[in-house]
Amino acid sequence: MSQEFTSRDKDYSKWYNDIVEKADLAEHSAVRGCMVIKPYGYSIWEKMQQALDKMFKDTGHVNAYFPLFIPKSFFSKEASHVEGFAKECAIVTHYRLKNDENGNGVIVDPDAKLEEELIIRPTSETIIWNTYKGWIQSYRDLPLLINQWANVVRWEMRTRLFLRTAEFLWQEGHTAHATAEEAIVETEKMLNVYADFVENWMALPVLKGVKTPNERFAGAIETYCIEALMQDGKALQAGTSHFLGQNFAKAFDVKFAAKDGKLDHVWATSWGVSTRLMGALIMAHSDDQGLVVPPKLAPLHVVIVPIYKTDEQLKQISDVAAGIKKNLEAKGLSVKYDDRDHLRPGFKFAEYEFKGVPVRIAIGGRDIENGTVEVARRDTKTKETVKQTELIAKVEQLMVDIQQNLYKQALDRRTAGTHKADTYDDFKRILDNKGGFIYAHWDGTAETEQKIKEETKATIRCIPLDNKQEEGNCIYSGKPSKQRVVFARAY
RNA sequence: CGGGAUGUAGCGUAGCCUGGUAUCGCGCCAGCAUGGGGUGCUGGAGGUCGUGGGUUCAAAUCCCGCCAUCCCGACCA
Repeated sequence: MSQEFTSRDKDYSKWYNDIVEKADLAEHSAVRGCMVIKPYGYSIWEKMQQALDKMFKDTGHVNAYFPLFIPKSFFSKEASHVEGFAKECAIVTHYRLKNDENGNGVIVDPDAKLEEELIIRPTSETIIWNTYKGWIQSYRDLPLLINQWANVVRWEMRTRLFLRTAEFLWQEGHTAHATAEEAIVETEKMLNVYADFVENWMALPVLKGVKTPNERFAGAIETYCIEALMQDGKALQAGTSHFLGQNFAKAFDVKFAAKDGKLDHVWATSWGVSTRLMGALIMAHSDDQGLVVPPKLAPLHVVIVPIYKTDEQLKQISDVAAGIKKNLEAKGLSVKYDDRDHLRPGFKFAEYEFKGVPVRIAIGGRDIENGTVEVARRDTKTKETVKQTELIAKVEQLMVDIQQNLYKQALDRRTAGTHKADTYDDFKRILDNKGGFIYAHWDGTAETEQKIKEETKATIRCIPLDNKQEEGNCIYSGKPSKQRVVFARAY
């Protein structure tokens, strides 16, 4: 396992892949475009799920589960929705295999063709709204606030572990409301939940905004998003929340009787985050020594490594370590004592560094004599000697400090990576130099947005929610503009 | 889905041009020493050469199909 990471400067893509692989997060599977999430990676995802799930419950949502398969006909009910997903659907056409008579192994039984093909969900709006039709009759049935944790499939041409895979894990919230205002409040509320999660748990600052019509979810009236900046200057959409208006209610004929007896279609939202957040987490904090995980999402908070020469010394150290482990665990921290005898301490140090464990405690013969331990933190890679009596409080404080420091570092990086451009030349120069978020005036037309995308590969990431109004001229067309929007090259 | 590259032990590779069943390193197993930043020595196990077909006395090597991965484009959470 003696291995070096490719540095970020040398090859950012390779650095990312190295971390995913060497930190044991995931690997490619035998199936094209699909990954195996390994236990260490999955335990980070589980932490994310737990935190998000609690936030959903705290805001009044409940979990349910809808089928993986969606009848093909459901898709054609909402025109723009079909159009958005048609090109990337996996389709089930048969339900049986049989042995080939010519001895070519198993083949699809041509007699077992489905009357109506089933689409493997790329998202669940259609099956859910078909179901909601039976659940909603009266304003008393509203709001309906449901979330599901599920896998979805989008047949991607080019995939990258966590960032874009053919199958991925996510949650999708689907809510129904009596009024447009209430649905918009819900859409914004869930956007704030996502922003809160990404900033406070993942320690990653995000921009909240709305998408341009071009970038909007297929079937939505308005798409809200959170956008984060990665270390290579590319943006990553970390979550979206959609105001769907009455589009799906109309498509699936979901009406409710108001107090006054009038029938109206209900108002909808949907919102989701996916295992893509793992990609964001990796690229947000990790360095050339490997993964860095914020304490709030770390599967393992502290590792204790003994340094010893004799069995007797090991026993003394193990006794001390057991006490420390017990006391740290009593504080809710997850702790591992690594007394594997065939590996040297230095090897273990490196191993836990590339897995991103926030704090390492080393205990040696000298420490036993002095009543101390050596404490090293992953984020700054600094070490200090701490008295055993002060250790528990010290480690608890470190968890807070590391979480904050990671956020601050990410925020500083984003600040340094955020620019303004007033001319198209400037705009292109910034993109080619360092990338990042670029605030620039835009004339509001899809044509300009498209041209800029074709010429520079930069897209409008969002129009920030609390955007400053400011007179200016579009960097591309020169036409008047009332505000700057955020451009970037994106994942 | 187009262009390019690659596929040999768990991983990384040599061999391929000029056919004769395979090289080296890491890892793994055993033992001894070592132990405050990726340990050393000794011995050992492990391979349908991605896959299917063809040429040949003989194929990792030559030819064709397929699959997968990586890079570059079009598409996208």
